Amino acid sequence: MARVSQEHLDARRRQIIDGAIRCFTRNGFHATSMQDVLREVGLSAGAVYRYFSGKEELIGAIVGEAFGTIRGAFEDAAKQDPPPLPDKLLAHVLDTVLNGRVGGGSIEFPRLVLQVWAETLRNEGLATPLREGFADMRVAWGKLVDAYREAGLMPDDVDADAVARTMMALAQGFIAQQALFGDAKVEQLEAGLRALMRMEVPKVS
Amino acid sequence: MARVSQEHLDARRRQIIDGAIRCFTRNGFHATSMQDVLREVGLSAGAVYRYFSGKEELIGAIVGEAFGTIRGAFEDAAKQDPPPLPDKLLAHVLDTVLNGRVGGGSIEFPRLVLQVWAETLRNEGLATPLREGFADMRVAWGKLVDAYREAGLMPDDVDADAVARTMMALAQGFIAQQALFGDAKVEQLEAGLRALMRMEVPKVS
DNA sequence: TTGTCAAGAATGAATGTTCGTTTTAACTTG
DNA sequence: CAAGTTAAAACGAACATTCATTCTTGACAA
Repeated sequence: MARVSQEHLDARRRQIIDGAIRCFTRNGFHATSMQDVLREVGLSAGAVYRYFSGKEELIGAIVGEAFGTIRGAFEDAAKQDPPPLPDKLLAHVLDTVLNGRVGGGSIEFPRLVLQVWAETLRNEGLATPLREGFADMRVAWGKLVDAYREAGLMPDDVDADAVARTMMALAQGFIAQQALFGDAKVEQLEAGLRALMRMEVPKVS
Repeated sequence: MARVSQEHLDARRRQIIDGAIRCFTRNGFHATSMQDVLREVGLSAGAVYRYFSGKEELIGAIVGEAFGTIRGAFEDAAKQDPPPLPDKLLAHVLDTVLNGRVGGGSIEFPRLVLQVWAETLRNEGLATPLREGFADMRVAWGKLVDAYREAGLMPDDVDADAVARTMMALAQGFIAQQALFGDAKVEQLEAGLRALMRMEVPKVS
């Protein structure tokens, strides 16, 4: 045997994924060639194909990691007790997402997310886990809304799922703005939502 | 002369764009080949290349139309007087976007928008007009927030731009959900935002 | 320790395919 | 019939992937 250590194999795999993430974030999945990836990671074709059976599998691994990062951030936020108000909750999620490991941690990750969303539209094998994850997160966040109701912060007749979806839309929209314009600050979203929450709503509109 | 009428030329161009939109919405810009587009529109290569100098220009035309649709919807909503409350305002924008002409009018358009966002990330020529349009819309919506303040619906010290960005993030997030999961209803976003606006916010959090 | 060696890991040129685009020749029509 | 329009074949370039080959590693015998 001349097997190399498992750490070495893991490190190589990570090296490939990290380089591929840089390429895909920069140029999208399908405008990036495998040769671009090979150049970026500094390995030969044969080496990369030892770790991934092809481009499709490489994309799948990266999309899966991105799902995990986002899902983790949402679930992490929902776990807090007592549940923070929506503005704080969203700020926490977005801070976690933007500082996560995948994609280099910063301004790069939202761009990867946009590419992942686009890819999900044309790959049913990716769409299914995304839908399931979204459904789970809606349930978790719906429970937060129930907690708001029980604390007397919201009327009893609100649609918890609608509120959960609305808060998640805010997070998704922020990620889109961050990816597209780069200058979105979490504090701005927090302040903006806080202002909406404090708005005086006339009885009849 | 065997020149064909201008209407014929316009119709051909539209036929090409409409078919290309179907392809790009289904599969993204770079996973769609020109031959896919030719098949979809039912024309030969020579015909299509008479109307568009290449794939890049075809993409540019479609992205430009999508920008126009979205921008129109936002500006249209901001023009209303007296300004509706944020929940109604967003419902109006999203109804307009989802029922607009581009992209077949319905569930297809949000998917095209996601592809457009992804493409914008790698094409500076598309990114610039997007940024300018976003900046303009922020100004217009910031004025709406000023109107809320003057009507006594919001405290004087709120950051109008932050609120404008937050509302736009909601719209963008809804479009993302609609594209990815298909089952998002405008009324749900309206109800969810309404619930957040009516939330009892403790003085100290 | 040191030297040996087979198996695993990595290479990169070559493969067949598909890409966007151009060219050529035929057809339409005012 | 001539200019405008279309169809279809053909182009080189670039694509994802393969594979014969070379290099590297680490267990083990000395």
